[in-house]
Amino acid sequence: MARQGSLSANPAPSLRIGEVARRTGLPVKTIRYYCDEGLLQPKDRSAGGYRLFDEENLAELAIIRALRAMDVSIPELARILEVRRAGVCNCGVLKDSIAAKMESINLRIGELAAMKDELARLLSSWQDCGGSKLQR
Amino acid sequence: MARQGSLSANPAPSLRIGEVARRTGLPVKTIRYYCDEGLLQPKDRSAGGYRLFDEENLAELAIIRALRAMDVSIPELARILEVRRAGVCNCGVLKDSIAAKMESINLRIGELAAMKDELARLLSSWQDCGGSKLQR
DNA sequence: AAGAACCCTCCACTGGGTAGAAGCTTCACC
DNA sequence: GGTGAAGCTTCTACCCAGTGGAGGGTTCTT
Repeated sequence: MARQGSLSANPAPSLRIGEVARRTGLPVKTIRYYCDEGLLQPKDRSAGGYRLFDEENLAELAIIRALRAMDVSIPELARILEVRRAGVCNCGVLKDSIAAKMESINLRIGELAAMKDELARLLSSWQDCGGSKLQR
Repeated sequence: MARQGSLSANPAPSLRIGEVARRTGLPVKTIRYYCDEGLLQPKDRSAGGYRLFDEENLAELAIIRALRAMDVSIPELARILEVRRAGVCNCGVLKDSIAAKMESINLRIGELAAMKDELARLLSSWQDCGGSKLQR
């Protein structure tokens, strides 16, 4: 009964996990994992136990995807989303976490650049190796 | 008998794992782990079963440390060190792996820079948030 | 011979998923 | 109304590169 939205005037269409996966591009397993970790709370369950998602869940997944791509950890995300879910403005929390993330990105970029230089140095110092025995 | 080198003229002083840890700055557990994974082969064992390392092992650890810092994976390192141990010049292998690594570092730096820009944009667009309810 | 420092193996845990198994639900079509 | 396929459920186990601890043996110094 009441299958997939269009029968009722309810604006929440109750997407199932596969559809959410299709729309977000995330693997089904990953979405389930986010649910298990408390990042995502499906709005409902079907009589058979299927997770039912709504547009708000999609919005949350968009946030999760964006911040995960920036290496925000799952616990940190849980914190952020919880505050968000409580309806409180969490600009402060987000700003702190984003500022910290930018700092760590800067550090990481510096490290990577140093590595690259070192590798380039290494490569150029090897131009003369002929392919015989290695002198240890 | 023949404790810790100086009694014999042998140039290999048979370091124990703690001393190797001290010299390389790596945790004992990590060195043991590298042995388990086949990256490092202690030259000997004491009668009591202690791993005994030599200078060559230290050289290998230096390589491991340097390449691990550049995110070369353990299996890849195992491959590299195996070839090296066989006495064959593995400049080709190393060069390929280093070139690939530089490529991926470049990619990663680009990604990180893009993230940073996006985060900066995000931060600057939030200067006006007052701290009340979040409009979702 | 005692005691401190050192080392051994084995097992379990981390984070962020991913893979597969066994079984239940939903859907479209006939 | 029946059937097959797809989709879903939970559960367990695995990946990497280590790290932590338990429980017990070894080496060195005094």
